[in-house]
Amino acid sequence: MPDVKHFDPDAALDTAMRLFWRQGAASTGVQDVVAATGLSRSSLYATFGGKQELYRAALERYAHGRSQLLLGPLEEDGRGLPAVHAFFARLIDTRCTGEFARWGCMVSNAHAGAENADPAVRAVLERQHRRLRAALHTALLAARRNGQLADDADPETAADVLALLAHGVNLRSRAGADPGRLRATVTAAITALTGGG
Amino acid sequence: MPDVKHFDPDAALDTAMRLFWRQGAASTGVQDVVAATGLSRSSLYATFGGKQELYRAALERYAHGRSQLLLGPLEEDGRGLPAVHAFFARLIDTRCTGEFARWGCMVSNAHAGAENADPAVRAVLERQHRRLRAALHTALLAARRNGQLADDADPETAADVLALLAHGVNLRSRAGADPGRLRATVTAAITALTGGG
DNA sequence: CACATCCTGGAACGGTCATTCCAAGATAGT
DNA sequence: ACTATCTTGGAATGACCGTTCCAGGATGTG
Repeated sequence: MPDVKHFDPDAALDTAMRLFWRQGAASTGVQDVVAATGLSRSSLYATFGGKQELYRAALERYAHGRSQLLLGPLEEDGRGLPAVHAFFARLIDTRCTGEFARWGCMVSNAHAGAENADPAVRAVLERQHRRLRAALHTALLAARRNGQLADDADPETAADVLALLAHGVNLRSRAGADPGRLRATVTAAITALTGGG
Repeated sequence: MPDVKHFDPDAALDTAMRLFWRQGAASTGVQDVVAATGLSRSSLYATFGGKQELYRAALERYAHGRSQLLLGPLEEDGRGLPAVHAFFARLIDTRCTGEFARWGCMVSNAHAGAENADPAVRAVLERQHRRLRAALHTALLAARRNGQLADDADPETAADVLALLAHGVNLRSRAGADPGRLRATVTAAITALTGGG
């Protein structure tokens, strides 16, 4: 069976993901992907199907790749409150500096765009939001066990608040918000929600 | 001077605004605007210029129209904390029920899309964010004067947090978030930030 | 009614969109 | 080396993109 591809599908999908992430699905043409990946239209369509399926695959890759880089440590970090602080520190750092500065979050971006007309895309958005919320919730429960929470603090709604706050950070970072101010803002939010002084 | 237009420019711009609001600039074609407004390409271009200028005008109309409906009352309401609660109640109600349910906020949407590549658009986004933040800040200062704030509450960062939270609400409402849960979430956030029990 | 002026409808423009197709090239098994 | 099978580059597709243009209709003025 001679069916060895002349290119790396993973690398190509990663390149496409970055285009969709930065520009959105509607503003990214198949032509852009072809030019950026270097492979031909034939190979692209044969490997990934159409544009919509390519976007879905790119979004999945983001969820399991880039998103994992932020959520994974939060899910595994059992320290409680410090884990939450560390997560937001990483988040803001990622959103505001380095290669992906001003790109925001591909999931948050998909929320705001016409991409979410696709039910499959919406399912990913829901899954990722639930995952973020659950990770924060777990960390807050650990914080409670560790005695890092005030008695009147509610891990349920606090997780909801922080999850919404993350979306806000993602959005504002695309407009070039000051990372220092974002840090101060989320720190104040966490402190207030956990009853810290 | 026979120069009376055969249509109402305000109504046409409002129709275009709704298309851009719901679908985003990239996914809305001039053809869509022509079909929705009923006027011809000639009149559209003669009145508004090109598509980009039309989008800018629509965004401005949103800022001074729809956005004003939410921010205006907040800016004029001197009650302090109740004004903040009322603002978020109106916000969530607007985002989740009625004609504009699941449309999110045109300003938040523009943050996440390719629209903000236009410096003029970015300027509007900054202006609107500053306005929201300032209105919340003013309300929190009034709350302080009215003795509705705990001593350790900080109106500066609290305003920042709530402004980011509003973006989060706008985003999640597009995915069909449960308004009741959003209300509980923002209520918890306001309570925590203002030191209420 | 004649005129000048503006607005309107609709055709037409080149360019780009996503997608398909096919001949030519590369590969693995024999 | 031959063949079967798959991938590849690139042309070609029809549809739609934003934009321009122009003939003709409507309007207010003399």
